[in-house]
Amino acid sequence: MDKLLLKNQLCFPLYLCSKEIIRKYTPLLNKIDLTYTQYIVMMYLWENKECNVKELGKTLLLDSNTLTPLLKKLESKDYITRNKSSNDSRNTIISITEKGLELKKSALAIPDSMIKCVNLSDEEAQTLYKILYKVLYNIEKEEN
Amino acid sequence: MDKLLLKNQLCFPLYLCSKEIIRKYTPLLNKIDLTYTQYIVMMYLWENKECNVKELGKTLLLDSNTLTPLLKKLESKDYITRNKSSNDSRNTIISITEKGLELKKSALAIPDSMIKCVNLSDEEAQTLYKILYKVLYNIEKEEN
DNA sequence: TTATAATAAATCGTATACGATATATTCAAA
DNA sequence: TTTGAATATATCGTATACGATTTATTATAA
Repeated sequence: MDKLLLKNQLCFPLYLCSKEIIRKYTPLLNKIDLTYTQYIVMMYLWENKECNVKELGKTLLLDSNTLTPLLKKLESKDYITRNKSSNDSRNTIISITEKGLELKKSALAIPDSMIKCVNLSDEEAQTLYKILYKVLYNIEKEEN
Repeated sequence: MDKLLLKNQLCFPLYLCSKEIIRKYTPLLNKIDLTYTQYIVMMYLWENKECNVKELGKTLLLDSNTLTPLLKKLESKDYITRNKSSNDSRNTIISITEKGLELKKSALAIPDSMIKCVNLSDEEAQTLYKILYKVLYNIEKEEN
């Protein structure tokens, strides 16, 4: 068996799925002037209200090289503020604004839209969810 | 239940998994001077030897805006050639070179490395594979 | 046959994504 | 206390990724 055939790869459909689902999000997110990555940042902030770049990056598995420009963009849209911490001025405190909180109302219909689009049974969705987090756990726990 | 919590998203772990697995590929692919996307292009060509940009893009779900610069890079590494078709000069024919074919030998160990890293049982891997392709089918079949 | 539509790549602009490095600040040890 | 290590962001360079447009070529219909 040729292990280098595309059809024998597990990462390839993962890569395609991620890309294509995000593509499906795009028209929905365009309506509220967000990209997919901006959307997951906003989801984090709808839940946490305030954080620094490090904390955010730990959840999204992104570093400041990606987050800083993205956060500046969200700041320019008045969805967040960025301020140096007075306790430790190495930290940049990201806070959600009133406008950012309001935005959640416009996003409420998005999850159902996407669930419908992915069109898996509850059981399949559950199984997928579990396996994906297992993979993440397995990958991240590895020493380098 | 708040559907806009990150932990209630299915796309989020998909996005993370794709990203993190590709991150794990990076050191392995660095050794053979390929990026992940270049790697899947080479996999396609190890199997098909020759194609045009459209055919390649149909499999990888990428358009010429992404593929053209990437293929020029692979051409500069002498892994492929790019030539206008004599039948229909709208088509750019991508052909794998001898050096590109040789590269496969250096890539043979990569799949096992990655399987070990992902560390799923055969059954889980099978299940994941099936559900991912089901999602892809469901997403792509939708009218717009 | 000629104007128009369709097709295939390429180009352009914007937004991630990430390794590597730089900068600023705080911590910690001698 | 001062100097070097550690930490948190930011910056830089390169590589996707993709919507929109442009260019070149081929197909098609009047």
